[in-house]
Amino acid sequence: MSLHKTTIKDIAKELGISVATVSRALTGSHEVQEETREMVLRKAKELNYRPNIQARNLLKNRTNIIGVIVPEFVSFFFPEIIIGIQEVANREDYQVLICQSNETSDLERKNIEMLESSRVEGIIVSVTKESKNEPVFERLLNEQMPLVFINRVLPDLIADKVIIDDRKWAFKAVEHLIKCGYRRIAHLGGNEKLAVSANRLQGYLDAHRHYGLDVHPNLIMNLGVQQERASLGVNYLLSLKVKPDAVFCVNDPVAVGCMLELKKRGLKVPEDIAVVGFSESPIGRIMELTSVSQPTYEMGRVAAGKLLEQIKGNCKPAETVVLDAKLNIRNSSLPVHKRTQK
Amino acid sequence: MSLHKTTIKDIAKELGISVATVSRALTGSHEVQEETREMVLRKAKELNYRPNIQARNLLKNRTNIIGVIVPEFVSFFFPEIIIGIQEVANREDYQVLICQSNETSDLERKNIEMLESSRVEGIIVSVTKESKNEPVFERLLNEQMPLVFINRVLPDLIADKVIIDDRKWAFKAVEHLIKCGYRRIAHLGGNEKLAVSANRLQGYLDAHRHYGLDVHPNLIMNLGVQQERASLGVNYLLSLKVKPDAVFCVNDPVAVGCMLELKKRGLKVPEDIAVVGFSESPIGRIMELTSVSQPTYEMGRVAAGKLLEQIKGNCKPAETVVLDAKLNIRNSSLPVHKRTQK
DNA sequence: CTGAAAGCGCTAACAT
DNA sequence: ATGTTAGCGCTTTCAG
Repeated sequence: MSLHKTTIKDIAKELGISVATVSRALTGSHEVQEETREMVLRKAKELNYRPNIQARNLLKNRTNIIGVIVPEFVSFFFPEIIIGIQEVANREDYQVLICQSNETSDLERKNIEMLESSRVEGIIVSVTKESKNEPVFERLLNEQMPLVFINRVLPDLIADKVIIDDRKWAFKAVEHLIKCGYRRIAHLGGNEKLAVSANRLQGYLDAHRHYGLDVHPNLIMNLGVQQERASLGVNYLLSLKVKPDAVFCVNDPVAVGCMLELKKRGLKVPEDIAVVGFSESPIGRIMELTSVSQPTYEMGRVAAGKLLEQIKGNCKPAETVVLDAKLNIRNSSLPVHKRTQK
Repeated sequence: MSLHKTTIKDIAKELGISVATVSRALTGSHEVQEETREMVLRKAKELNYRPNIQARNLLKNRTNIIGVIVPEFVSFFFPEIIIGIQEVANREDYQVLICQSNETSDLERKNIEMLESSRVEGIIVSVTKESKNEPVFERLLNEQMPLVFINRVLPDLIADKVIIDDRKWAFKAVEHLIKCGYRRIAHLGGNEKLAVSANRLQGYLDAHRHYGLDVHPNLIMNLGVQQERASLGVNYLLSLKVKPDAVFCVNDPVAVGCMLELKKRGLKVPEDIAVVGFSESPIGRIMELTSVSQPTYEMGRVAAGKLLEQIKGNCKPAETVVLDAKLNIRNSSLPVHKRTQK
């Protein structure tokens, strides 16, 4: 497989000049004669020369690669974030090495080590639901590895973070349900260790407190962030003496699972029970699920921007960027008067 | 940002031995004393040494990176393929550089050049709907760049390909509709230049021919592969004097768009009109859309396997691997007797 | 304006 | 078993 790739040496030899001159011509240095440059460029094209970036990087001690670790990328959410990251990174000639941790801290740690060995210049990460690698990230920070957390962050670490205010938007979502007239609002929460889950639960509690509603602990369940987990929760909630009239879910997949299970049980959304999700998904939109939409692309762009700043050595103190979100009200949650009309 | 990273030189100096010995100890060579090795390993850990893969690669003229170019990765389909690829690649210590061409041949070409500059050892690609880069891929093949096409291929190129038999499975999908009693079956096709689209159209025609049904050219539209394009087609089809009683769509997004538009127009699926998709999607499953499922993960794994073979220099002649698929019948297409019961 | 030479971090002959 | 040296492809002094 070792068809020889053209190097500057080849060009130099063919042209009878030195490699230094070839290098200068190729990199657009001004200290080279116009004729020479054209000659070199022509020959380079003729031999289909491609610079060996590895060699250049070895010399400059850089790689022009940043790493990204996300829990998964089969759902729309992280892919959109990644696209935002790539947009900014590519514009600055950086490549993006994408890893998925598959929601396990173990694989996450291995990904980190792999990225370190690959000498990436920085890492953007959305931590796993297990969130067990705090010491590893602490080490990275100590070693001055440029690092930005996105969406799923570790609250105790002092580092750049790009998030939305989950607590506030969960509050708004639940507030919306309360204003629609729902009074027994259940919560299908995510993983307790995950900051986003904890914050959304806090927002749920805030709204209850703010509007003087009792919190019923048996209406709160932390089952995880996957669609399949929802049916368990629904089954339990429907087995209660006093059933909830609404469910606020930690994210759209769980909300979708919730709606499907309710439908299977013959219950109507929102007449019998309202459902609200979080983070928006195409499926949710199609199912007319009320949800909070996050600016995914923008989050990616901002995170990449901050990372590149760090890489360039603009050593600002760690900062948390809180982006705006939006509550999109759809048919899965309607005020009483509209519900009956439906 | 230039906190000094430990090199073998540092270790050698600290220990008062030569870099060669350090290298040998680190790479697990047998020609080094056990004591020395332990000493080196201890010191390496102490200094938190990470091998500089770039340097090693420069020497060995490899990168341990393969490139992947897909049209997009916001839908489930390509991400699943990529996961399959990563599984195999990572197992063999290869990293995967993921690019998206955004369905434009121009960006696709730039991605290719970038991957070449990054000295990837091989490329797996699913071409854009424009499919204009045949000459570029031809060059890559001439230059012996290991290359595997997946899902979307260029029929005229002699190269490794991993696909399903789109024509056959489109036939099966349409056959299913015919056996259900549908007689005026429309086709919302994709891009004519795309082999998968052309093949699915052929399968559609095959089925008509095989079952002696007339083909009505005005029931066939090539609108593209995106969900949004479907409403155009539906509008047109419903404007016909004799309306179709079923629609076979080039893929699930279009089929989903089709179902949504039909619903908006107050038409029932499958009673008024049946819909069948292709390639399966989570949304399609939730909407109970009949569809052909492709073995995405497996396609990725097989493609990666073939690429690594090429990289290792096992120069077999180019081969097209045709994987099996499956027609999943759901409620969007039902035989006459079941439809009325519903 | 151009060439010679050093060196990025590492490995692999070739010596010892 | 260990050290010395050359060199992967490139950029960048330093000389001319």
